[in-house]
Amino acid sequence: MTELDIAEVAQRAGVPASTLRFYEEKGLIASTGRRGLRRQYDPGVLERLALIALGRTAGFSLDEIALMFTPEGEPRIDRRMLTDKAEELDRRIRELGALRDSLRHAAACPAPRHLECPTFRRLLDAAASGGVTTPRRRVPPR
Amino acid sequence: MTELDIAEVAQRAGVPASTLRFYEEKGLIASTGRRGLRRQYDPGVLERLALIALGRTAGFSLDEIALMFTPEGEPRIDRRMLTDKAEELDRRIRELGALRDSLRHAAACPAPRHLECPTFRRLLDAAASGGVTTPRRRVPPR
DNA sequence: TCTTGACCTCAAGTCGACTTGAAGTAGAAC
DNA sequence: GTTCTACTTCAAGTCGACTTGAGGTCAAGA
Repeated sequence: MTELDIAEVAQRAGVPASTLRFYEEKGLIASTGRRGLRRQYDPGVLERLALIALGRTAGFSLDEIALMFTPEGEPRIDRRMLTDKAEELDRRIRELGALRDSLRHAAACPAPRHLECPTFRRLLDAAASGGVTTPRRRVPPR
Repeated sequence: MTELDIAEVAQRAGVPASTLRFYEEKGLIASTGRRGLRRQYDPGVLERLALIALGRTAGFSLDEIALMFTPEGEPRIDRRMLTDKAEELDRRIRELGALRDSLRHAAACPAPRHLECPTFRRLLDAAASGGVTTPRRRVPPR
């Protein structure tokens, strides 16, 4: 018996069972059957969940992730999509880096009030003019 | 007459008027008065809005940002909070960097299927084991 | 056989940051 | 004086990813 019970999948994947049901409803994963009421899963679901988790941290939505699987369940990852996302990450990384540097500067800045610190003001102007972007979408806390 | 009409503030700050009202309701900004029904603002509100935008891109919630102003409206930025956030950004940057590299690798990877690519598998394992973190909170699209 | 407890379904709720819609109002142009 | 229109208020809706709650079911252990 190589099938996994939902509780075991939940435990091994580190997500609540409710999330597994939710993913199934969304078509992201599938159970192989039931034992009584309980969903049973093929161990391969763990890999799939890992793929989903990966996609999420890369900033893909669940709907986008759903498109990364063929109807047969094989991952179908568009290389173009990956490079696009890599570039997006690059931009975000540069932004965050600049922001981090400025935060550190502001923290160490000797100016009595932040508004008098030129570095801080530059940051502010950048933020005001949209030079710093807000991310598209975020994941709620676990 | 140095006061700005809400429409002008909205235009100059690049946010809809509804956002200004919302921020006012949250106590993040204040109007100096009304002309008829219309809110009038001190030009200083633009700086304040920039500060808010900055805080948002750094990942602070509106509630956290509200705490960054004294009841008198002066920015009161805790230097400790800034360094903490800088460190948080640092961690996130490192994660995203690793993710970006892996995405690029996967995109260029000659393995016929991603699941057969060792780099991709390593990424997957990291994601599965929670080695890659999901951000706390995200900002919806504009 | 009976009880237990972990699962089940389905609808509704949550969270953050806003947006949208209906119904009203006032300054300004005509 | 009338109309236009951009504002006003307040409640409700939206979006994504789940979680929660009520009421039900069933395999396994005592």
